[in-house]
Amino acid sequence: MNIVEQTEQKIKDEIVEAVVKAELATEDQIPEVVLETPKEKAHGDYATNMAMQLARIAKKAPRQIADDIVANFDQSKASIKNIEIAGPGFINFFLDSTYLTELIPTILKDQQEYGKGNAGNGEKIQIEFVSANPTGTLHLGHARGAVFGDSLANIMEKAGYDVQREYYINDAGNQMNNLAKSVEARYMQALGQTDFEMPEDGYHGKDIVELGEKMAKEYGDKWANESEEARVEFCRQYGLDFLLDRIKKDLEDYRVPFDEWFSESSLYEEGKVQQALDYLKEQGYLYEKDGAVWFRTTDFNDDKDRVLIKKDGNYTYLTPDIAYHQNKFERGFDTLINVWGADHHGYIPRMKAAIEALGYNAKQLEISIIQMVNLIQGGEIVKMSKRTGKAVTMVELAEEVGLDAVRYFFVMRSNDTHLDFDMDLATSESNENPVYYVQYAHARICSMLRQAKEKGLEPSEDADLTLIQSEKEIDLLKRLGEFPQVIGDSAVKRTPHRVTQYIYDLASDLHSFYNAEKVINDDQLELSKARLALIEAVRITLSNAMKLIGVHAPEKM
RNA sequence: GUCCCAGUAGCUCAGCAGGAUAGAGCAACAGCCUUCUAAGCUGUGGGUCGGGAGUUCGAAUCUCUCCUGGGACACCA
Repeated sequence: MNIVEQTEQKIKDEIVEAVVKAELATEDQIPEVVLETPKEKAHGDYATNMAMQLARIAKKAPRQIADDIVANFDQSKASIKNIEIAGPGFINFFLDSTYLTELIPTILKDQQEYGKGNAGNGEKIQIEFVSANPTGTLHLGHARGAVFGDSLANIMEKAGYDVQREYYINDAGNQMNNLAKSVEARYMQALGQTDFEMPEDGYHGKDIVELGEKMAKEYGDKWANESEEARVEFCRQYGLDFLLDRIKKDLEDYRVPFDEWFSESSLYEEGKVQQALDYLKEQGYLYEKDGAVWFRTTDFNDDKDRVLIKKDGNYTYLTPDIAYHQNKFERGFDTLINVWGADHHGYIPRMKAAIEALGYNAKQLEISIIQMVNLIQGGEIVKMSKRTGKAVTMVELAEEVGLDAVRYFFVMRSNDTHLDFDMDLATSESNENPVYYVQYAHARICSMLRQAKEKGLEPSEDADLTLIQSEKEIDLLKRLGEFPQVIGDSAVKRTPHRVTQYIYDLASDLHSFYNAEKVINDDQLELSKARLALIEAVRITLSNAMKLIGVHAPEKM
């Protein structure tokens, strides 16, 4: 806990103490203490609504209760300067802010570690995200999910969760047959058999055409002369290898690493799918109807039952997915987070039903839904890529606006609102662009530090930090102190955009401070040293926060 | 028809395990560079929190209902 968290804890403890001493309620009657930072500075540094919450229990008017609490409150415990009662019964605490300067040595010492917390308490979490079928190139929609999942993983790790990042490779099932046939067709076409037909549900994208041409160049007509079966089989592997490699590369370029690339076909090889089916059957959740095998998901709040084995004997896509999730739990995760596109939300009830049928709690599977992205250029929605006429790819987007902007914009907004991605804004080098705004704050600090160094000044915790006391400085310190709690909150609520918002706020405080106070001042050497330590603490915090969302913190702009 | 997400300032969005006068950016208007990067700062104006009802000391936040926009509703993945 940093000094801010400690102080808040002390105040909370004291409130409970005071309530008990005033005989307003017994300790186990007291609701959880809510200590908030009021929007209005006139309402103090902290406020609690305890008096209102106790009105019913103590059977007294809130303002009377507030009086009793304050009368029994030991002000000497925290750095409290003054306590006021206001409004319907709020108790407002005014603190002597000098204690906040203790944050500076803490941050300078912690460096990259600053912000770490234990909200997650070591809970084992798996985040599965992107997991696009290896039948093509990653597109715009995948990009938001990739950035969301990666940022969330970073934040949860920082908040004390034990996080594993996983990509599920759908390398079995019908879509792979389609891919194999599509590659085959494009290969044969590349060899001159222009009338070789694409499968009905084939992948008509330009990427598969290129893939066929590449194969023709590498192998000539070798596979044209093999049996169809052998040729299709080769095409399947060739296509999969190529497309998966490209997916991996695209994600790497987006600064999105994975711990595990989990293959669907490995579930079949290890008999996991059959085992899952056997298990469900033993539990009595399966039945036959119309020649198919059904799973009674309606026992678990789904609107209708689902087919697991089709009339033709093939599995539906739900079947290996059940085995997959069973396998995830067998690997020891407490909670699974799946990041899905909005078009899959209808799939949630049946997946949760499966989790329960497998003997786990539906709450152990969380689904984060990523809403649609609209690209906006020149005030209009960009429907298709100019280059290919197809959906805009992940790579194209990053080439167009820069990766920092892409990452920032994707975690700037809540994942469950539709996102209008304004490409003109993302590329504009002006104060309208929030990416530049926050990066500029970091570069500005670095610039000051460079100039100080030329004068022989380095940030150090040995500076006289009691000189830090102007309003803008205190605002900065308060903001720095919030950081671990922002991370904890963002992690617990699975809302990475809160961190982005924090970054913006901290940058804003820094710019405001910069314009109000001079850091390097030859006439006030001691103050300069103290402020250098302060801005170094800001730099460290900014840099740590930006790293969580995968945006670079430049030293110069 | 059923389900999910959204509806908050002119625009894009925060806030939604109930709290004080609903916030930020952009746009508009008025200022700030002999001073560490003006990619910055300061100030002003701007709101029936989609409509209605309910729960209570108190609702943008919880419940119900209706309206609007988007998406999903396969023995496809």
